[in-house]
Amino acid sequence: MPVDSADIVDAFFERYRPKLTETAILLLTPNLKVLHHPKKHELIKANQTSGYAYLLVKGAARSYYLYNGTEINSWFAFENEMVGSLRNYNNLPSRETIELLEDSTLLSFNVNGIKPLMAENIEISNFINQVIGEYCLYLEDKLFYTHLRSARERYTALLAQEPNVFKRVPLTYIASFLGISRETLSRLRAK
Amino acid sequence: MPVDSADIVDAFFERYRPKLTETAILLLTPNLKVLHHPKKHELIKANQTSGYAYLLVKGAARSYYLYNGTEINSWFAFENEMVGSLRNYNNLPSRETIELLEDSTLLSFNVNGIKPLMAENIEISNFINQVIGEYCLYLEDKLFYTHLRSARERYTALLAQEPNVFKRVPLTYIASFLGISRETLSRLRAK
DNA sequence: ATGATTTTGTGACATAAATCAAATGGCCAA
DNA sequence: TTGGCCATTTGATTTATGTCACAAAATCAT
Repeated sequence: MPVDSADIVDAFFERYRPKLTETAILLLTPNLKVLHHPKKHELIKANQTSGYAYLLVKGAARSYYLYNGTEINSWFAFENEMVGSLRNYNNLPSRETIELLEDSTLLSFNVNGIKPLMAENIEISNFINQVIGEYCLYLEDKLFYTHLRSARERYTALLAQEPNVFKRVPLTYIASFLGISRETLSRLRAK
Repeated sequence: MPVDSADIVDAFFERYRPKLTETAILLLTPNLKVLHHPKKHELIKANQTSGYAYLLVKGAARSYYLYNGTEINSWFAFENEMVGSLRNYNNLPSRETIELLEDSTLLSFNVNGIKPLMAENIEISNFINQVIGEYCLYLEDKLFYTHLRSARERYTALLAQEPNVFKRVPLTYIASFLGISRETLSRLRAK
């Protein structure tokens, strides 16, 4: 294990304001665990209710669901991103499967252990709500930049804003994420 | 004023758990105001940062933005729905204009007054986070039921899930909400 | 390495939906 | 009531993107 578990926790929490104090860290720690999983491992499965969320420390993941027998990818995530199912968090079954695209290091959050802490520790509450709030803004952006835009516009926007995706994710997955066929993506790339 | 301000507040807060206690209500009250505005009034304007969110007590509203000179409608809201700009809440300018579709009665929330209360009163914090959390689930649903679906599928889904929209919103607005042209919507309706 | 499987690219064709162009219908104001 | 302005419908045509079929390239397992 090249990276110390505590370092991983610290690095992530730095991003969140107000910074979590020792008290909050102490409460959270028993609910955190550093994990390693190989490519293709499924963190969360469609139609199930998982009690965990994850921070991607190293690696990549995708979220997909089946529609008319084909996989539709809804997002991709990389280092320092939180992955999980918002529906799971709200005690609903996930619609999507979250699968690792590379061998990955993860920090797992035991949601069932952490949720009760929100009532007694305002920092933890703020932390979780900030994660959800950021996700909410991301969803708004995604709708805004997708709605009524052509295949080419969506493609060039993704290329500009998230070039990593094209380096680390198979084109087949990117196509359904963009809402286009594999062939169309291939032609757009050919320019 | 046919409806008492306190009744309006109570009725809305009932929806949220844990129910707000007297303490929370007392803190919130100075930041609430019942308003009446005519059709076409703009609650929030594009590219500005408003300090208010609203509960639609009676009436209807739409949110739209300009794209290539034409209005794109992003949502419609009716009785008992919260309207506002998530971007405003995060101190970013709104991308959208929120306009009343009918003469309406509103309960306004002074966000700048309420936000500081979140630190001192956990109920208020939970209340706001629940509103955001529900909006987040709504956005996920909207993406899920829109992505890679045909014009007809999106149309029939809206008709099934929100028939009110077709009774109270002009078809021109509904078309851009569905991501299709007015002509196509007309043809879909003609069956 | 070698062949096998999967991923990506290319061409021909089909089709959903946009666009352009009127025509019709509703609604509001004077 | 009348005219005028939107909103909606209908028709003809165009266009972007999907589908099907296969070829080429890359990746994987043995």
